[in-house]
Amino acid sequence: MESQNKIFALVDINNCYVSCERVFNPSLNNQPVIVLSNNDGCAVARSQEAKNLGIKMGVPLFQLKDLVEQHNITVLSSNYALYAEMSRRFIKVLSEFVTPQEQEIYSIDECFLDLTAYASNYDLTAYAHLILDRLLRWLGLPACIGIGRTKTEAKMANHIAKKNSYLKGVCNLVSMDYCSIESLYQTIEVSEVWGVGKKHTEKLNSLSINTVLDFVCASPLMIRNQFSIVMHRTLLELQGISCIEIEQSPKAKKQIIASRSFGQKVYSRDDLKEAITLYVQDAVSRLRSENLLCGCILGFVQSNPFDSSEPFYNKSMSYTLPDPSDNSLLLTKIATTMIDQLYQQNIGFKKCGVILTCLEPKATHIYDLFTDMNKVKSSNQLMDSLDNIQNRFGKKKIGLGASMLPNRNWNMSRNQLTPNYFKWDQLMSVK
DNA sequence: TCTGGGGTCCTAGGACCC
DNA sequence: TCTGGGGTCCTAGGACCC
Repeated sequence: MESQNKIFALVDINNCYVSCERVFNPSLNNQPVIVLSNNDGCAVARSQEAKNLGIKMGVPLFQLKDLVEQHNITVLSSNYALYAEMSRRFIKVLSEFVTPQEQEIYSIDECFLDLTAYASNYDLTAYAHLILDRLLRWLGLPACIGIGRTKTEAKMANHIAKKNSYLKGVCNLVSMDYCSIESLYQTIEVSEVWGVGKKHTEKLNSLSINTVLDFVCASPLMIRNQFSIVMHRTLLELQGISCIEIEQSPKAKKQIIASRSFGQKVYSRDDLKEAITLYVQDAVSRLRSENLLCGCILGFVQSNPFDSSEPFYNKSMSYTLPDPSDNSLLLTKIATTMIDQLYQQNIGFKKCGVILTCLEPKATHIYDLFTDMNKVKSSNQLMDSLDNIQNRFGKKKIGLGASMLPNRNWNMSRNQLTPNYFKWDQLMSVK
C-alpha cells in the first residue's frame, strides 16, 4: 500500500463577496462593508473593517442598525452572478499552477491544491506567494494560502495565515518546526478546526479540550468513542495522517434544494402553492442543466423558528418516483399536492421549499452498471464499484456481493458477469 | 415462566460546511 | 416589524422480513 507523504494547500479568497465588490468599486477599499443575504435579511460577508467592529457572520440587519449608522458602514445586497464569475476566474488562475487532478474546487471562494509533486522542485512557500501575487495582479482579489500534510491541516494553516499579518498571506506548516506549531496551536480555540462546530466545541470543552493543541494531543480512540467517525478522521488529519483526498470536481450533485423565506408570514394555501411552483421550476432547471434526473422529491413547510410565542411547525413529505424524471409539470403537480397535505389553517408559514434527490440518467441503463464491475480486480476495487453504483442510484442499497458471486472466489474471470445474468429489479431493491 | 436474531430499508433529526 | 440558502454526511430507531 502506498502511504506517501502528501502536501496540500488551501487557497481562500479573503472576505470573498466584499473583495469582489471592491474590484469594481475601489471606493469601498479600507471602508467597513457588509454584504447581505438573499432577502437582505442578514450579513453574510464582512470586510475586515466590519469584522473589527464586531459584526458576526449571519447577524440580522435590524440588529446592526445602530452600528451601521454610527460607523457609516456600506451595506450591499448580494450579487451572486458577479461572485460566480469572479470565482470562475479564480479557479482558472489556479489551474495554471497545478494539473486538473491536483485541484479541487471546494466552494465559491476556496480551492484545495495537491502540491505533493512540486515539493522537490519548489520552495512551496515561495510558490504560494507566486500564486497570491498573480491572483492579486490579474483579478484584484486578495487571498491566503495554508499548506499542510492533510486537508484539515491546510485549513488550519490558512486560518493562521489570515490571523497573522507577518506571514504575508502564506502559512506553511510543513516547513515549520514543531515548537512553533505547538505555540500557535496553543493560542487557537478548538472551534476553529475544520469540522468542529458549536455543539462539538461544547462537548470538547467539557472534556477539557479547549485549544487546537489540546485536541491534537487527544487520543483518537477516545474521540472515536465520544464522537463519530467524522471527528475521529478530523483528529487523525490534524495529527498528519491524510484521510481525505482531493476530489475530482465538479462532482455530480446528490440533491438540489430550492427554498426561500417569506418576507411576511403566509396564511393562504394558494400562496404556498404558488411559491412552491416557482421553486420547483428553479430546481428542475438546475437539474436539467446538470443533466440529471429526479428520483425522489421532498416538499417542506415551516413556520417562524424564531417566534417563541408559537410552536415551531415543520413538516415534510417525500415521494419516490416510479421512473426518474425531469418533467417539471409532473414534479410541480406532486409538490403542490404535497402542499395540500402539509398545509394547516392558522399557521403563519415563513418558509417552504423542495429537495430533489438526483440520479444520473445514464445509470438507468443496465449495461452501464457493469462497465465498472468488469474492471474489478480486488475487493477494494469491488467496494469502490459498489459505491459508484450506489451513488448513481441515490441512497437505495444494492445487494451485490454475495448474491453476485455465489460460491466463487475473486479470481474468477470478470467477463462472466454478463448483463443477462441479472434481472433489473433484482439489482434495485425498489418496489 | 421462559417469547429470536440478523439483516435491510426508510425516515427524522442532528451536525457540520460555505 | 425585520433573522439566508445550498449542500454533505452520520446516527438512531422503527418497520418489516425470514
